[in-house]
Amino acid sequence: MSTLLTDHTPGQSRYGKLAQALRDRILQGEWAPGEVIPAESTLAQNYGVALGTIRQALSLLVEDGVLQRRHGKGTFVTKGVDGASMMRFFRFRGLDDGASTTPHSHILSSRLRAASVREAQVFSMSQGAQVLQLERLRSLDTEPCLLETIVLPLPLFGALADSDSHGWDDLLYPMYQERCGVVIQKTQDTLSFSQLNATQAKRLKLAVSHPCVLVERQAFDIAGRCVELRTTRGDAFSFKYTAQVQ
Amino acid sequence: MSTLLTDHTPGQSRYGKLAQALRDRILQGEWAPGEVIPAESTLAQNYGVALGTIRQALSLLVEDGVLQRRHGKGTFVTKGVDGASMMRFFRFRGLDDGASTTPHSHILSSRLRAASVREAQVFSMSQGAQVLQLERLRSLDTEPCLLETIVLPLPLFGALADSDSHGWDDLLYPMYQERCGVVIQKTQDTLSFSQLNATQAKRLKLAVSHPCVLVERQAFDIAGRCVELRTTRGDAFSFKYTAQVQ
DNA sequence: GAGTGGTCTAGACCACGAC
DNA sequence: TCGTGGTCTAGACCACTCT
Repeated sequence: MSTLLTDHTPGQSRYGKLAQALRDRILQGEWAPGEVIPAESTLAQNYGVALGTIRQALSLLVEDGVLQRRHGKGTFVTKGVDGASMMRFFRFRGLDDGASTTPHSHILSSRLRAASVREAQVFSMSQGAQVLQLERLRSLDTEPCLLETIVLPLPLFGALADSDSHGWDDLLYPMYQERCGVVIQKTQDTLSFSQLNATQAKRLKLAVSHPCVLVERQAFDIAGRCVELRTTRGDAFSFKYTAQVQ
Repeated sequence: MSTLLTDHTPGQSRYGKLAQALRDRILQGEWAPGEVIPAESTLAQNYGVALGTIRQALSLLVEDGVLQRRHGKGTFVTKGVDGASMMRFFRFRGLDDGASTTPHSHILSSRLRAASVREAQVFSMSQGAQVLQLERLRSLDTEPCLLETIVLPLPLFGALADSDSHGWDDLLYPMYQERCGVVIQKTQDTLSFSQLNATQAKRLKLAVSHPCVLVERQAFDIAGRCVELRTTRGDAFSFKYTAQVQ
């Protein structure tokens, strides 16, 4: 069951190695997202370590967002982020802090094309491999607010390429999980400032050259691979973001 | 020495109460910023608890940024943030990621006035109490890049009101500590977009109505009190910020 | 070598959640 | 009532830092 307790730290603590072993088992799909893993006492017995040691290992994975503890119930594999977090960057009329409504999603276009050099790199694909590119408009109460370009690596998201986008959900990440088995675990957003070109302005019902925020996102699955590139544009004057330092 | 081990958890764990007790002793100034606190084993003996318990208490304060552990040396009271972090929002010519230069600081004006209602609230002052308001221009290589308005509650920062701003440092936070005994421990920044008015544009050598990023900062001391309000404006096209989700 | 924080053990009991 | 994670103990030994 174990093969873990090699003589002595080859460069890591025991709980560090345990964490890696458990992470591997999760990545392998031994427990699906949302499922419980065995109790701490069980794991401690199986691996032949003290309870405190297994708890430290689990704490690492909890910090990492892979696991969640629930007192009295058990330790669960994270279900992934829902993607609604894009809204935290924007505040729209009648949408005061706290009240977060999911905007309606409308797919404008969907097409296959060859990956660019950069895309092949971040997706770890061979040069010239195919990607699926989506254009998407998100609206609140019929008012367009966000314009997105989404790029997905192809073998993985093949189910979406063959599917009719009219039946798609307003949130993509839960759909990635259902249809493609891809769990989004982390995202990294880079914010900058730009101006809308003619096409973008028309879609968002704003003037050409209107100031916009540019959110460039990389989304990663539970194994840490980048599986989505997304560019979002929205009215700069609806933008608000809060950050803490230390 | 203790008086901590009351019969039973009145609403908190033992390590939670220990953390609060230690936090109070730090706030009281028993150990200055940058100083070591007693060893874990010593604290455990003094409070009459096990080593693991005191370690949990210390971990809370470490997470909170009040303490820092250094293996083999001891546990130290945090010295506070240096304030140079404002630059992480902006990228200027010749300033690639990583290379962080502190811009030169020039105080444009300094005056006393009555606190606004909001200022009195966030500073926990009585209505009509005095504040010190600074206008400040920050430049890289003689090129103006950031324009700041800084508001400080008055009894606390009296030493700055009486001082000649020509001798001030480029970084204010270390100066707050030296001259006023105020350690900045946390900051919270809110980002949004705006446009420069005539005065602001002139100072930054940009056109009127030029798009700008607005950074509204609240800075807190080690006791968690807000002790500075700062508004910073900079060229929107020089803005770049990265954020992680989960 | 002496002192510090970091890891690990093997137990005990408590608080929460579901049945 | 039972199983879960959360707290706490009293030890042991390891790894880092300074002198």
